Amino acid sequence: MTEDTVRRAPVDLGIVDGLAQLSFLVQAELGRVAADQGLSVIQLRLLGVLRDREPGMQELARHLGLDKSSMTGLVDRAERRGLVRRTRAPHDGRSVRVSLTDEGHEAARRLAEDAGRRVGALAAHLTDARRALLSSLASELVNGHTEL
Amino acid sequence: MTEDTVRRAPVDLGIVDGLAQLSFLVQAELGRVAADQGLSVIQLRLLGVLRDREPGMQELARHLGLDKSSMTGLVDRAERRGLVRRTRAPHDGRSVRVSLTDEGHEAARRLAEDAGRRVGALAAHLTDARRALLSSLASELVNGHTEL
DNA sequence: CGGAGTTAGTACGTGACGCGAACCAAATTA
DNA sequence: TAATTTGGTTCGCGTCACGTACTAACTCCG
Repeated sequence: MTEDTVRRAPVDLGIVDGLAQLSFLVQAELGRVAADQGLSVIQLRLLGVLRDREPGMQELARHLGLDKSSMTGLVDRAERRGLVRRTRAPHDGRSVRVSLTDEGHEAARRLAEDAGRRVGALAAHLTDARRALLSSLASELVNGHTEL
Repeated sequence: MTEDTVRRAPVDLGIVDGLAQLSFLVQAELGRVAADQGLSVIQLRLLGVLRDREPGMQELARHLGLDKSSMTGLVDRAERRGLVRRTRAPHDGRSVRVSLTDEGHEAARRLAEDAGRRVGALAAHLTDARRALLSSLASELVNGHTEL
């Protein structure tokens, strides 16, 4: 057995595997956070998006990278759980605005809190400086690829 | 309109949102890589794991964070596509060893190549130094939480 | 005005995915 | 040998995502 005797030097996975593995790690943690409230990751994400927005189905689908027909189902299920509500848009009889119910806001708050705790824990053993660096690098990537 | 006039200062999302958003970004890219070969992210991950291992179902399930019953289905589908094979383990008549077929190896190679290209592109606009830093930070998190 | 096209959303069928519970057979322990 | 544990599968269910087809509302243009 080598586990005890070899103090393994931290292996650099490279940028691709590093990002991929990290994403699995984070997604797993988000999955646990969501599961604690009986939700899925995509529902968690939906609630997160809706915290500060009240988009139409189309816009929501674009934001989440889903087909519009997938959105119908996603919102259906969230609505069935009382987290989300459909309202008719004022000046367009076709479109719908999706917003959080009170219960939805409450769930979103809990999720954000738990995610803060649990995802934060992933980075807990980093020094403050390195954590800040990671945060800045992650933001740089996200900002560079989310909104262009 | 503010988009043209305001050269938005890069917003730091904080460690939690930064990691979460980044994970969504990477997962989306991996989803595209897999979809190009008619596969899902979890199948991609399965092939990735099997590149250098030949584990049993249980071990595989643990590694992927799935229930063993979910593994049966996952391997079933991969097997049906000719990517994977079940072999009986030599000294234990219950257990099974899962390994890549030739076709599976070929698929895994293509996936790795594409992932390299497309996930790499996410970090393409970083300076070499910052990319190396990100790689090292990601590896540090992964190494700290994958194998303890 | 009125039809042709476009846009927003839904309905439906299909397949992948993941879980828990029940189950089986081989292996281990008592 | 009997009881238990271990490795896997089966089954039923709900979620998720997609593509296709469809309806209703809006826009354009003649």
